[in-house]
Amino acid sequence: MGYADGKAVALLWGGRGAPRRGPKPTLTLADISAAGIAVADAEGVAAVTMQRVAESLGVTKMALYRYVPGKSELVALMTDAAIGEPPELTGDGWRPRLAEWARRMFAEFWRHPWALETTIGPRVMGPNELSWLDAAIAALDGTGLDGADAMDAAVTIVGHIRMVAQQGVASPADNAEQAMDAAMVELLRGHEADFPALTAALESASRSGKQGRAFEFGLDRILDGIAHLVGTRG
Amino acid sequence: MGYADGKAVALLWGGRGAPRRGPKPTLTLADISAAGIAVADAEGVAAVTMQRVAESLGVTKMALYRYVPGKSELVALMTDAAIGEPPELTGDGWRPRLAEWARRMFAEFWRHPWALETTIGPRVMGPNELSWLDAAIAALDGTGLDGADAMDAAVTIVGHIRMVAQQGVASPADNAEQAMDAAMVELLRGHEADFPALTAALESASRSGKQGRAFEFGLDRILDGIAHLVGTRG
DNA sequence: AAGAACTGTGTCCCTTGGATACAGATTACT
DNA sequence: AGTAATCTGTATCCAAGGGACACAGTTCTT
Repeated sequence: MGYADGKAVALLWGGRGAPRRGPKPTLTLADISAAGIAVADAEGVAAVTMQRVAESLGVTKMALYRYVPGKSELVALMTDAAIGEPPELTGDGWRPRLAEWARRMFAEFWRHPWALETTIGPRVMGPNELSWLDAAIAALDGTGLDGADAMDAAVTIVGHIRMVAQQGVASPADNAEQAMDAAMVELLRGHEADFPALTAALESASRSGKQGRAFEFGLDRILDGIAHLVGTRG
Repeated sequence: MGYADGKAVALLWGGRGAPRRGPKPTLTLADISAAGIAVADAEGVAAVTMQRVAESLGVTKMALYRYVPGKSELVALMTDAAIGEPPELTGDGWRPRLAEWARRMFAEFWRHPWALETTIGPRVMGPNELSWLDAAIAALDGTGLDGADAMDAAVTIVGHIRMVAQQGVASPADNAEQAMDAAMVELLRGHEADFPALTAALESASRSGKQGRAFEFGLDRILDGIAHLVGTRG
């Protein structure tokens, strides 16, 4: 693996190129990818096996290997397809645009939580993933930040998006943070003395049903920090 | 799985409780965990199999099941042990303390990159992981931030730490960011028109060998943002 | 002394990713 | 048109990994 896996790059960036002889393929990469995404959305990425995906397409396991060199490439394909293309940003000014970008990206990870697992570690990035990054950098045009600053700012925001998306996974979508707090309180029972600050924080943090608080909180902090930098650079 | 897996909780939080009869166990949970960590550090978490860990301990695979109910619990154990206990923070004031905390935590993830994979998704948190969280919250004592604010601030910082740690994995440790940039430039070759902002940013971002720039950049932004909030709350 | 409880092990089974070989379909070339 | 090249889907086989289960040996309790 690593940043440059030839087969993965070819598949993600070049497709397969229609064959010139032989029978018509019954499937397309898009079909296979969509089938894999459906399985992953429903049962997690661990449930995505060649067998399972093949069944849901009505072919045998080995048929998939005519389209995809191996499972890791299939997962890479699924991941880029699931992330999708970045949206047009409509806000006025860098801050609303970047905020919108962040909320959209968060929504994607929320919809496909398994993508958090498949985008960790060194990997080949697909066109969609790079397009999202490009869109974030573009939103910072005209702020006076240089290329490295813009890249690092985008990376910081993505980190926050991913972190918050993780927390909510596998909780009823409307009270993820409360569920997490409750689980912590449960764990702390009997060990309160060992975690005094955390215990106190959890007691005072009776989050009043405000969904997405953690996300907006961190996003505001980061954007405030970027605004501060933009002010000094300007 | 989920936040409350009884067996995992018992193992992580209660240990095994010495048996009162029968032969002395040859191993301890700490031995097993350490062996697993050694394998994961050297060859990644994918190389951690029951077989492999057992071999490095000089026992058979099935012997491990006397200590650990299954592989997932072993990985949870390894993870909490690898993270270790949080350090004493020596800085003066919340900001230097939180910055030190962040750098220490980053160092742990850097040392055990596989822990990024094993701490994703819903899981049972171990005592060490909660201790780190407790330490971050404690660093924010006296800032006027309430419990929920402090928790969310900590979460935001952890997100950044994890994101940057991810990028550098599997690159020669002294130029991780440059390696990533180079890989992107390679991917963009021939598609520059589709990613104009990103292309421009990469061109201008001749990061002058400054290791860890991305980490310190984002950390500064987030801390600036928190400082801004502390100012308004105070 | 004797039974209870615990440890380490050998054997077996199921699932998964993947290699290989093969039969039928389709197209290009003569 | 006829044939050869090429492509598709499939059946069969293998190795690795997680885990269940039964068994023999060991040590503590009564």
